[in-house]
Amino acid sequence: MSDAPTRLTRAEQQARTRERLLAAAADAFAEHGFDGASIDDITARAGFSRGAFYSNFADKSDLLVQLCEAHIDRFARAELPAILAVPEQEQLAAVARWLVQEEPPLETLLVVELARQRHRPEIAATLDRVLATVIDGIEGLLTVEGSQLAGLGRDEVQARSRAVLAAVVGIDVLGHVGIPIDRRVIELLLAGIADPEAAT
Amino acid sequence: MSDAPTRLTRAEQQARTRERLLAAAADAFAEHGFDGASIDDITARAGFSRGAFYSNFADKSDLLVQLCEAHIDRFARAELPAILAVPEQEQLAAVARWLVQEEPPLETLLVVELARQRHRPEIAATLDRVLATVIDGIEGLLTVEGSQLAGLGRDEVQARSRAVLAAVVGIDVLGHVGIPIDRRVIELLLAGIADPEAAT
Amino acid sequence: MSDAPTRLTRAEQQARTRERLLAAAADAFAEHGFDGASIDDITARAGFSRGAFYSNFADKSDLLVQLCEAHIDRFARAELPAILAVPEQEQLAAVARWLVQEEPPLETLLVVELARQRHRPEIAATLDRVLATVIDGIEGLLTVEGSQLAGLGRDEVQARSRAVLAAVVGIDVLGHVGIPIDRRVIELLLAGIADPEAAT
Amino acid sequence: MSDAPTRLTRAEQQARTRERLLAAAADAFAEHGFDGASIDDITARAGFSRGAFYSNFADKSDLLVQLCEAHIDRFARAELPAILAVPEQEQLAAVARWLVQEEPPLETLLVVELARQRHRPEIAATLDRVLATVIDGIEGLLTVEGSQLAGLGRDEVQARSRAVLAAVVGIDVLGHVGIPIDRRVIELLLAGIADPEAAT
DNA sequence: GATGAATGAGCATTCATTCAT
DNA sequence: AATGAATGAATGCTCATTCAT
Repeated sequence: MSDAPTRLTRAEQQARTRERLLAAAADAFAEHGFDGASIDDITARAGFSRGAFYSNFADKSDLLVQLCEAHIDRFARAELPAILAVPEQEQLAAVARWLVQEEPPLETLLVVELARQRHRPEIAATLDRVLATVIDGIEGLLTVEGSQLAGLGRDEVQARSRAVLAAVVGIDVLGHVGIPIDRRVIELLLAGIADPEAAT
Repeated sequence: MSDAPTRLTRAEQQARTRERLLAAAADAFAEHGFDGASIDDITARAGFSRGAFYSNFADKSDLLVQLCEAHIDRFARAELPAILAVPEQEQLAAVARWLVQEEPPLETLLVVELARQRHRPEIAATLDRVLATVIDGIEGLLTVEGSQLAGLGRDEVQARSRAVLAAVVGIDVLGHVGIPIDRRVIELLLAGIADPEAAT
Repeated sequence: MSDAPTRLTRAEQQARTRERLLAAAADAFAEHGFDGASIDDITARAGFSRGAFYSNFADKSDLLVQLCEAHIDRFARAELPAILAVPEQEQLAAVARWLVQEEPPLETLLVVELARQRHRPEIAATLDRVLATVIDGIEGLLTVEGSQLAGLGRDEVQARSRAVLAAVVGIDVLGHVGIPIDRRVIELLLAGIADPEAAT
Repeated sequence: MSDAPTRLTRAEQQARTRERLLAAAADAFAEHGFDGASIDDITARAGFSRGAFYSNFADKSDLLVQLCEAHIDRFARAELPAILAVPEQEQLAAVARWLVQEEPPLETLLVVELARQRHRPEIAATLDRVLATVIDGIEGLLTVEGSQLAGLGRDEVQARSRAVLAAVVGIDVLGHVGIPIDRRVIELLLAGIADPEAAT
């Protein structure tokens, strides 16, 4: 009867279902861990039935993989370019802002889960890809043309990128544990990293 | 009744059982997480039966609590005093050494598990105690008489202790994820914290 | 609307879909049993989707019924008349040939499934009809005019028809279990049945 | 308080549990097939909980294996020797009696299930053992010293043992399907097998 | 008529916990 | 104190079935 276009095509519907399930899973995993979160919990949060889950994911571990892929994609496609677009001198300030934003930049607890499920081959591959992407991103960020760290040697860059990652992870975990991290803490953590001549 | 000298008294036997179970649990939790580790796994690692476990702990959650208490006690009673005994000027170097020692100073993954089980009241209390002990310890360490940071204000001390904790946690997690952290990374992270005049 | 001659009419198309699904189901049931075979397995073998199945059959149990009806119809309409058309003296030889033909004369495993689903009324009716058709067919075969068994009493005929059926079933099951049955075995089983004066 | 011996030791208790579960499983498998029978159904019939099952069997397929092993052991240890103990001339009469006894001599439906689960390696081994044991038993029975078939060649003995097995299986299946098999049917089936000079 | 996403009951299995020994 | 058989709730997953497209 109606010639108005259907609001959502079937494929769009399913994509929406998938997105909601991924979002619910991110919450549930952060709250209870991978083993602690049940599929029922996840689907209930998303407002779907158990079966909807298995229409969209092969199994629970596939969900974890896809969730991490989605996170890392967002990081590589959206967040990293946004920081890199900032004028060179303010790069570290941009990193600092990024570290304390509401939506956490890196779901550390998710990465911990990934690490725990590393014994499954399909997970190990994703973990490696996630870590490589993040570290590459940070290295690129530190050595962007015009940066005060642009002239550093390979080892120094690597050490600094790992230091940044350690800071990000530490801050994220403390946030989950209920210890608030303000701008000052971040300044202190980044001070040495930002200084091209940090003493040995 | 017995006239042969028992090698270990009953109490010593039980203490040994308890220690072995705690050690096995630390391994199992780090490997699989709290939910992922089964009591059978833990008791098998320790070489005991299910029953031995329930003779020593009320339930699984009690095990987690006792494990954290044991860790934090060791930290407060042994490790912290050892660092504090070092001459003031080398305090931060001692912290650095402490951060990279073989046996990790703080079982970060254990703390993550504690945080996840926070909804249980007995766990929440332990988590608070663990965090308070660690932060107090670090604050004491930073402001020990003669330290270059001794004159800082309350807020600065708090920010720096949280920065140290974030560094410790970040380093520990990266270690678990397979990213090696060497001395240089630690220097970079501590540089700002150690500088009494770190810029704002 | 269409001016191109459709290769197959709608009805023919559907009949073909139905045939393929029935054939796929026969394979799947023989391989995994009624409960063990999934509709997805059946439709995948037939090259269709779940929906095609439900367009042709009310439910899984309806499929089993229709499959057995199709088998028994083929038996009653094609195979039995073919044997009965053979000259009387060679009837039992024809039965013997029939028993070892490539396409099994009676899907014993299907009958076993029917028996297991007997508690459902529609299944019980089909089972009774299948068994009655087969036994009637065998009795007619044994007592066909001119047969050496034509003069036997009711009880003797019934006993012999059941003996034939037992032989057919036994042979079929052993074939499924991997024990090959050759002509000699069939001769031995039929020898007593074929002898009008088999001792008591 | 009591110095009377405990009725059942722990090991005896568990053996009883195991026996009851095996008996319940035999019923449930015969009624619903391997896939159709649920563990809950089996344990409920036996009067135990789900967990008791998993204390005694590794999983459902282990249950099937152990059930078949138990059946074949009973056949090889008790039933076959009993028939062989009978005077030679009455051997086939004893077989006939054995075939129609209340407790079926061979759980044919169980064997059908075994055959269906053959793709699992542990099952395939059991199936082979079951079939080999039964066929060996029947061959020994047919060629026992003094038997009228004692002088037959290898091929004839093999053909006759398979014929007996086919008869046993056919009779058993018909019994499950509701077709009663009386002594006369068995006589007819065995007549050719028992005749050393059955025509070719 | 055919498709396949979604539903939800059912099932095998795991595992924390209890308790008789 | 320690054992391990038994319990039963919880969980991941399968699969018959429905229904919007």
